[in-house]
Amino acid sequence: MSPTVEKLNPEQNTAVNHLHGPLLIFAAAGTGKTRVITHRIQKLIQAGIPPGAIVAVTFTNKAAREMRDRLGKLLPGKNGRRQSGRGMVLATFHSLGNRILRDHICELGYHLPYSIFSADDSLSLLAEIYTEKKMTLENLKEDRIQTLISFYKNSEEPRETFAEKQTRVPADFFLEVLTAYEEKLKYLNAVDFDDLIRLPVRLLRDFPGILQGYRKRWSHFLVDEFQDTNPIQYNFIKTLSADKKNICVVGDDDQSIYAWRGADLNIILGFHRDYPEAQVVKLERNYRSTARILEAASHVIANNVERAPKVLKATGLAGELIKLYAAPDEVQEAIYVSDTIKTSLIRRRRKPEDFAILFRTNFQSRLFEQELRKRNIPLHVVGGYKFFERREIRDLIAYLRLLANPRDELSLLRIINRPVRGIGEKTIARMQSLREGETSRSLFDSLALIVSEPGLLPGLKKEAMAELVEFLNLIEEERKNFTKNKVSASIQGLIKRLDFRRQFLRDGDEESAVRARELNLQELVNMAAYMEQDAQGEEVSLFDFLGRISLLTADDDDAPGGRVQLITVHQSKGLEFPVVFVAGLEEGTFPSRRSVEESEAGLAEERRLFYVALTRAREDLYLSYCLSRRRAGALVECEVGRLLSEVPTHLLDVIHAEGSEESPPLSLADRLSASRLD
DNA sequence: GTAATAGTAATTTTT
DNA sequence: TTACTATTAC
Repeated sequence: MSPTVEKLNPEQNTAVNHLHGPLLIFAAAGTGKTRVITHRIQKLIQAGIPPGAIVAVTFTNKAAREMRDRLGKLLPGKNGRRQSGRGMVLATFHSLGNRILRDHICELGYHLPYSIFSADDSLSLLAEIYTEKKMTLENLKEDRIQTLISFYKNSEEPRETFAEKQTRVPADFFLEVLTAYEEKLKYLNAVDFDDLIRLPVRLLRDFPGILQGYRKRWSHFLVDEFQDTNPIQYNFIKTLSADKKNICVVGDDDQSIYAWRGADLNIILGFHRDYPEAQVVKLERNYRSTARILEAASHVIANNVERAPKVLKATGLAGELIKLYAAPDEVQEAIYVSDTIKTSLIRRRRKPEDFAILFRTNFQSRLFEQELRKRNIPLHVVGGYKFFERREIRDLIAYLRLLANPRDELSLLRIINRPVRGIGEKTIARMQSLREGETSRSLFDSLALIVSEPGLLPGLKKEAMAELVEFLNLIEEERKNFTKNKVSASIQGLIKRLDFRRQFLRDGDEESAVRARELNLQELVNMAAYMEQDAQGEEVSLFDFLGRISLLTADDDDAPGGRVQLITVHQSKGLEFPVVFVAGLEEGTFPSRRSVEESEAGLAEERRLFYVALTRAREDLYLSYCLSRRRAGALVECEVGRLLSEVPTHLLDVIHAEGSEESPPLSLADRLSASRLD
């Protein structure tokens, strides 16, 4: 990240050499955080701490992978491989939780291949609950309830207290849905993302033996991006480390941008209350950005009240002025950005990977994508097309999940008629009727029962019956297949057997689309093969594979080089680029309308988000906003975003819109100074 | 049971 | 503008 730094600076040194006891590192943007973390781990290992006793937690798989790579370089193993770091736990909170559940979930009444439900799955579950309970709720859509439930699960509050405290829905309504939701999950032998942390915390709390086991195994803990920790995650790591208190947390309160996911700034700001003896180190020397960029960022973030005092010290050159462009509309904005990149590629010998276009919301990426394409500039939309959300992938995974966990009814229903095999709504309803009163019987068991006792459902037509028999055979044969053979080979076989191609053509896909979908399916086989390769001889079960991929995010594969990155500000955290464009800086977009209307805290978080965006840039920074924008079809006038107007004008170089002489220059300056006065 | 069509609602951020 | 849903016709 900072190749210019050869030696550790004094603060970095202090942090690296503090090996035992609580340690809080405030690491401002671009101050060599990862370097400090990896060096510290190296020191721990050199001091004789077994790698297997070290647990490092990050927020994303990407961050975990980067750390692994950096450690690999720092700790060259004996036989060429990352030998000396071997055995170290390097995980996200969720995968760490999953690891614990894998070993002990039975204590909580689940059984072993359990399913991990994605946000989407949870949503379907809630939709089911709504229909079953005939809940009509004018403005209480499922996704609002989902957010609320997730928030509850990430808090430490008892359900009743939480229900009373929140004001979105009537307390009893919330509790009814929550109860039904939890019962359903349990019944399906499934956990959701939040459970991956909640359930381990419960295990550690209620089963002292289990806690002892982990305390024996793990002695040193490290949490990266600590400012984004939520109460339950904090509890998780605090409990694990409570005996020895070798807990090192690294974060930057100014970069806390996940409050909506339960992250609580007070955790990092109040760390000293829980650990009065903690050593605090502040890393403030920035090795990334030019002095002008840092001045802009510091000036903006200074408007926030609730923050630990700190200064960003520049170590580099003053740099260029920050360019500001007021676009007539969002199309012009995309054109301006793309043209600028094109020119810079030619005249300044930049490479595509030197550029990143940052925006607040995902849907903004489209136009940039379009305009870059027109100019033949290679691009990568980070997390854009979501691999695991593609229909064919979800279908295939549903098969895998059902094979692993027969109680996973959601998956069963998804694929029982996919590819189309003549098992329609009526047949399914009949199957379900068999279960009335029988709470313990799963839908899959009902299916097996129907097949073994043909007289059970008199209404069932012969054809439907035959289809059910065939479907059951398919599942049972495949299940055997998966126990006998490698996961990758079994998936390959399953794909072949299901004849997805026919289904795609039936759906009306073009030949090219069919090919693409087939390639996607193949990609899943590859993932399994990689995982098997990685395990080096150790067996990879279907359950392991599913666990791994459910915790993977869209862009977890290596970000392809040689392309302009299109990325949301949230996803850009931790990254840096020579040239950064921050687009859509009008009121309502960035800052987002919702956050601003919500509360003062909402605006403060948007400001931190803007701070994150600004500090991604190394050399050149371009800001832009639109004077009008198409929203839901209609053209709407826009105001300058209040965050943009917090950037000191003396750092700005205002770019004039081509062709329109009258609007931008003067009026823009007016707007800027006017909006700063309010 | 499936496919086509008309009508509708909608844009925060993600492990 | 698009993407998804519900209804209808086959």
